[in-house]
Amino acid sequence: MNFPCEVDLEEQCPVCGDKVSGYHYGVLTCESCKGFFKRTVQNNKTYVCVENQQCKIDTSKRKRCPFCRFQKCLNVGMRLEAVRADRMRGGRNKFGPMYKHNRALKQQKKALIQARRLRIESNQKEVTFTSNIHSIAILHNTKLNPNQLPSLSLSQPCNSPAVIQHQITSPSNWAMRLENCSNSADLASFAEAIVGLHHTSSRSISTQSPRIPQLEIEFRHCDPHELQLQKKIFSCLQQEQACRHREANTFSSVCVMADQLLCSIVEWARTSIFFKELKVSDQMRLLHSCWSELLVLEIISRQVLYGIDGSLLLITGQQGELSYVASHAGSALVSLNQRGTELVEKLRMLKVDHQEFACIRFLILFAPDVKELEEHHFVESVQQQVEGALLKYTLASSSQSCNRFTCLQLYLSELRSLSILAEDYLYYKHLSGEVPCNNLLNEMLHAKCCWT
DNA sequence: GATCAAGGCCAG
DNA sequence: CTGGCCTTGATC
Repeated sequence: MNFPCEVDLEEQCPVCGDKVSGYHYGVLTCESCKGFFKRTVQNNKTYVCVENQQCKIDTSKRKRCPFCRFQKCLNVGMRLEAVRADRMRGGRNKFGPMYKHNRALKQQKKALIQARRLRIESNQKEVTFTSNIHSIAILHNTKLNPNQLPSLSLSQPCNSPAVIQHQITSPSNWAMRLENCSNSADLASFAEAIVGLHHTSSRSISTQSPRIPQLEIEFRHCDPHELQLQKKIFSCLQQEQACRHREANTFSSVCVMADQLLCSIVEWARTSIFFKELKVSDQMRLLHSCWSELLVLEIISRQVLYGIDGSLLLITGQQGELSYVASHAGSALVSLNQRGTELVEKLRMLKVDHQEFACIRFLILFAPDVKELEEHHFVESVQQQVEGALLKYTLASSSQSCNRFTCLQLYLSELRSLSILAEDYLYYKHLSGEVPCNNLLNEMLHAKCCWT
């Protein structure tokens, strides 16, 4: 499904498609859906769908099924907690900064699309963008180029991992560091800095130290980024469960978690060293190509570093029985589960550490074989540098070093094929309408049919 | 003072 | 019950 360039998607209410009147309860919606949502929450209304709870909601049909309309309101992200219990009028709520941030993103996106259009008009070569303008718009709902909008960098707290990462080293001395990495300590610090956003806590865990999973879990619990993500996921899960009064849907909960994980991955990427130097178009191409690999890596690395045999450690810190997953899943999921478990075991045997996972993350992100990269050479050189650093690191830190690097490469290709399986599975679910709308996961899957 | 996202009002 | 318009008030 492609959208013509002329259509301004942002002006359409995500619930019914009517004209947007502003941010209401966390989402840009029309006046009528705002009112509907408010009345429903304030008056504690419960609706019943006379159909199969999948009614289409648009301007002409939105009055027909309030159940599905409210359902859609929740699905697109309208917040129950934004409706005030005390009915106090005026003022701002806690979402104020988020609205501001989103508005900045929106403006940036518009500017980007406009710039793209101009370039397309002047250069007919860029056919990809004319046909995929929707995908670009989608990605920019959650991803941004910090270089283009100075105000955005201000919205990051000064103690945010991204800022800390920037303080560790600047791009100018980075290349030099890579060249001069001559001992394991240097390499460790290199990899540690690469770890950046995702694992600030890893700085406190030495690679040489004995593995004490429980303690490491505790470390992660103390990680502000991890805590923030967990809190956000819990709130999304609660919201998701609130709209499913009767039965808990495990798959939608998994989607919520995957989506939030994906958001954090995109956030990590866009503030990462090297990646932030890239043109936005290349950033998008790379992310569109590797999001599922990064997602699978994130899940796998969590199991390797903190998980327990036979159970699945979720981002929320909860453990799930793998045998339960196996017995309740379809054949596609069983195979994924099986292969994932095998890969986790192999990586555990190899005792892959944080630094190595961080390098692998970069190797996945900087894939020079992605089509139509404008800065192909830069991407290639980053990949080579990271590969070189990983090789040196494995040589310096391990006695069984000869095979270690080769093993890691081998497991990386296994991870790649696993991610293709996972992506196909999710894509199938997406086509059958089971992936909740209006989240990044859904949009990535949607973009799959536009970009590939 | 301007902005804008809350709640309120009321004709349809 | 709906939805367009109005009032309110914290924040910038």
